[in-house]
Amino acid sequence: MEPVSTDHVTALRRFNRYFTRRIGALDDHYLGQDRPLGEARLLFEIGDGASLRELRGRLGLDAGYLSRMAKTLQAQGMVRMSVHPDDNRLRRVELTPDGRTEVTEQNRRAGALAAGLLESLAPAQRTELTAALATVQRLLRLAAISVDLVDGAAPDARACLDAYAADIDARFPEGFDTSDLVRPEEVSGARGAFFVAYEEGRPVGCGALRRLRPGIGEIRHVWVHPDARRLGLARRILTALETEAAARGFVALRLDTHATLTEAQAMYRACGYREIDPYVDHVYGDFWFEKRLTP
Amino acid sequence: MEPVSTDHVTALRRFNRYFTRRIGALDDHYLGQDRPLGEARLLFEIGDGASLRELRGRLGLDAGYLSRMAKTLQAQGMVRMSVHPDDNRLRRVELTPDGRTEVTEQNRRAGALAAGLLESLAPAQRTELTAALATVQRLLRLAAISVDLVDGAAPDARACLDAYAADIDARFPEGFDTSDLVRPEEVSGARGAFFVAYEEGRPVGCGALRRLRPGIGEIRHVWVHPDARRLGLARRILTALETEAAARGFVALRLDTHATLTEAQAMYRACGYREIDPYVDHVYGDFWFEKRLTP
DNA sequence: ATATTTCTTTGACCTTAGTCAAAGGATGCC
DNA sequence: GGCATCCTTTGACTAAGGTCAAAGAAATAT
Repeated sequence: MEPVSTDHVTALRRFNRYFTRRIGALDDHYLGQDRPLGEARLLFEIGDGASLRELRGRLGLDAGYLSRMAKTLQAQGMVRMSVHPDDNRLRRVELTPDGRTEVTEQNRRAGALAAGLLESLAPAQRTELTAALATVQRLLRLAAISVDLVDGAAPDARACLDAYAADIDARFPEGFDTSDLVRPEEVSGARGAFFVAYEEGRPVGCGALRRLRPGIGEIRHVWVHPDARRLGLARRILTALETEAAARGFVALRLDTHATLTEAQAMYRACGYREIDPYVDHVYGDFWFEKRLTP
Repeated sequence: MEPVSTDHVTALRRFNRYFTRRIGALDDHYLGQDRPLGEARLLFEIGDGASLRELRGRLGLDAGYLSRMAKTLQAQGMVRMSVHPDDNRLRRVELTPDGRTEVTEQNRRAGALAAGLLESLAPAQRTELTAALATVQRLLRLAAISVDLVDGAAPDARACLDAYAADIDARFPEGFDTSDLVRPEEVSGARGAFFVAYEEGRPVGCGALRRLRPGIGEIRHVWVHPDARRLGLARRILTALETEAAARGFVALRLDTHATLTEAQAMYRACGYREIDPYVDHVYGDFWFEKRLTP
């Protein structure tokens, strides 16, 4: 990991300072008209109805505090509360028409504030701003994702593999048979490795490393959740796998990809993988790659 | 003014939402260790000493509230308070060595948080992020600046002209004589126009329009404060002047620039001005431009 | 010199935001 | 069926953040 230059740190801090001071008001504060911030946020978060439990998780509030706020909003006629149909312990909260009106109004104000801000920019500058915002957001998201080594049998690992299987089953014309997935023991402990990428606690990607033969590792099942694509996460997973492989003494890594996964092929090429002859008979392999590792 | 597309508004709001939730903590929250946010901010804002009055303005706090917070910090040995040398009504607040230590520590933590965030990005991505942050900040600053028509004799107008004169006096090899400045009455009311650009209430640029002869206006003294350069503000001032000129029925605008102001020449060319022969004898004029206005 | 304004301090008061623990009903697990 | 767990409600409490008005001292305007 390269040390972070102070210039970058300063730039980020300066931006943060400026942004929170100038724009931080945009969504939150005083858009909730005569309403305390907490209540305004709660109202907004309810959306098309939610259970108190969900809201507690999403907003990170104390149960008692939330219960009281919900009661206040109910007394004001903004929300309706009912017992959750599936579980009588849970309370379901929904917006009343009045509540919906207020949320809409809140949104309208936030939108008007944003529009007012953009108004004095020329059209080309607005486009430039939007593009730069997207870049910042993409990179901040990527920075917030951690790629962790987990046991191949861990629930998160299996959940990622299931999602991976479902994903490519839909993309491969011939479908995908889950028996082709790595077995947990192949990618655990001394035999292999499994990485899961987490964004705010949720698994959003994975990648597996297993031993193909002495000195040669194989990369399998590099997958990124649809919500986390186009961030550059696959590359990070790949880097984690390569670092792990090098640490384990592998001198080369191989992998195969399916003909339909053209982006994947491009990424592997860009990351230094070169096409080779098939190294094993594999149902879904159309392209075969290898990269020599420099320790 | 073109209407603002909802895409741009949505992008800005989404970014704002994400940013405040993920990064908003960076400078403020829980960096003030065991200290309430308000106190931490106050401590930070004191810097190399300030009067309570300044702090009140900068932080937007109630006088009573601020007074009490300052007293608390004083009791904790973080600040020292004294009567302001120039005005016995004012209180001057300074950091004690302990206070300075805490601010430094606060800074260190914020820096560490920012560095931790950047750490998982590849060096090229850090550079990309920094560039995108600069773009966002530049455009947001530009968007926050208003360009207002003011009287040519207004104090802000004169202040800008003084700054302009001092600025180019330092840049022109032959210096600059203030008698060359427009007189207030030339750029006021029906005879001409004067625009001042304001950023957060402070004048940061100006531009003047006067009548050269029937149907022909002259642009003079387009100036941008050093702190507000490279934002694209000069163009905005120019646009404001052109719009005003068109509204006043001018069919063409002329101006001259000094040989040393190469950026200005480039800007005028890019904005549709074409070089012409000198239209009047003018000491500091090396290049002469004209633009036909389309009403 | 007098009146007005400015700046700070103090007392009284309020809302918001949040914590903690006890209790009661509902569910899941064995 | 019994026990542990989960979810919500309620009461009691606290700190933070802030408002308002009165009052006194100092400066400025007239």
